[in-house]
Amino acid sequence: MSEQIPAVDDLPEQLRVRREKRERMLERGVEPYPVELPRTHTLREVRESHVDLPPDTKTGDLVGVTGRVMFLRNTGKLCFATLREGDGTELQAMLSLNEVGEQSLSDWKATVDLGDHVFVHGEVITSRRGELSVMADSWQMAAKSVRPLPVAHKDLSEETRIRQRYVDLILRPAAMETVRTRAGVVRSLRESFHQRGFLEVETPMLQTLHGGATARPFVTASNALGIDLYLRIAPELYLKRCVVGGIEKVFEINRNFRNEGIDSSHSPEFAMLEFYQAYGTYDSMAVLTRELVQEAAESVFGTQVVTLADGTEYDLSGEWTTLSMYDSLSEALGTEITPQTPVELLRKHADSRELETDPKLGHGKLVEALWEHLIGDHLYAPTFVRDFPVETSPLTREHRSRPGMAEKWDLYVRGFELGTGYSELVDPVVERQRLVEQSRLAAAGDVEAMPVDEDFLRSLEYGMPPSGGVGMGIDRLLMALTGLGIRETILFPLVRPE
RNA sequence: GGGCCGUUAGCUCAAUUGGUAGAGCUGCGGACUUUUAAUCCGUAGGUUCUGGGUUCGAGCCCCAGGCGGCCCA
Repeated sequence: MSEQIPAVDDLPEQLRVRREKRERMLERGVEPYPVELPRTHTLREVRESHVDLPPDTKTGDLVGVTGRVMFLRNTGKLCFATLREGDGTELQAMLSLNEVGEQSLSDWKATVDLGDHVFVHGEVITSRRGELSVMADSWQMAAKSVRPLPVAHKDLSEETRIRQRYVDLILRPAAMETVRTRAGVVRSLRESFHQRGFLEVETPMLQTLHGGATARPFVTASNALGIDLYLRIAPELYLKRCVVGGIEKVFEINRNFRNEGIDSSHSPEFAMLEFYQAYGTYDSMAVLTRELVQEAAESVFGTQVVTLADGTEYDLSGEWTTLSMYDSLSEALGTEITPQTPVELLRKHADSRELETDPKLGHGKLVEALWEHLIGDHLYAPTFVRDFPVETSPLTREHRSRPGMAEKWDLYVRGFELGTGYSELVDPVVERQRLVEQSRLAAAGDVEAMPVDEDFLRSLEYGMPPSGGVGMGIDRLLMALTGLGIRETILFPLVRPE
């Protein structure tokens, strides 16, 4: 009947055998991939409606259930299979010679492999050992698997888990749990915003200028317009246009793209939350940020003391610590550091602490490097680090009382940067000066510096109310709440092609 | 970008000093009507990541490359 394609002969035995089983089903007129099955209950529904039955019970309840075969225990005249459905619920199916007859039982043994989706119709019973089961009166293939599942008793290699996440999800309940946790966190964020009267918007991912952050963009091109386009590195400049337009409480949860290194805490595409509030300041935004994180933890785990992947507990409750960057750096160095401290002196401090620095670094980047080395890397409890050098914060308002500092904070959680908040710079004249300075850096070869966005400046010229703004990485929020690496929190992280 | 480690059966991993490439699970054949990673008997399965080199002989040594991981910048 059906000709096998020649390549089948070259397949490893286990793949070949399963393909042949599929072929044999077709030859017998049995559909290996039926379009519809008479399912009456999910496995979960069967479990929930039959709790605490004693062993060897017959309920008289007839059900049709489906599931992926996770374990098979075939004896001569009685077969057991553990079925699992997507939410992780398992239910045992039993096939007895007495109930299904010789042909059906031998078909089962000859065609069903681990990993197949099957449909089983029969009575809900418990086995002699008390296992809740469906005693089949008939069964049917729901979808034949022609590729063997990796063994369930050994961990998959990390690479295979990431490259073939679908297999990871099938085999490892924790992988599925991470997906659920992430969905719960994002949902909680949206609910927190909606409760506070924020509007969710979607701003361009394809931009004619990249701005809103210092990062190297991905470049693409529009055939229709005949121009280069950038995948956005941040939504910031568009969200500020929203505030100018009168959307006074606005947020966006969407993807950013940065053409930079890939490691355990950086992914080239990552989900970002940004939110802006007219008449907010970096103080009020810090409170809101803390509440968002705490509400997410509460919503997903029912507690603000979360349990991380390594089993340790992490306390997100209550008020969080606040540090001043310059003050804490001064304390760590034992001498006062201010925005006026000369670059040469900062470099001396770096040298004396065995911190290698690029000789091209200016005051702002040196202060940040020193601070990260001496303090940031050791922060564990949730901490707002405030008042950054103004020169490295081109979109931030200068501090109202401490010249040379910006009203900006970084939120550190478990030693990494979770988010950043600002009292936004809304003076169009100062903003123009800052962007011109940035574009000068860009022209001088700084691939991370921003170009001048004239339309953005024009919007500011119409008048943007005093505002607070925050950016927070969703992937990093997941890392903070779960203790997982970034490649576990992203379902399909970018990997080099096989 | 640099250094180190890894890459072997469908999966997870062994392989002594350079001397016939193995195990468990999985698969296949058989037994078994209450199993729970079922058990028992039998059996199959390999481009040792790729290409070159040294050697009588290479999974192992050398060179180049791919992919992955860790550390450093």
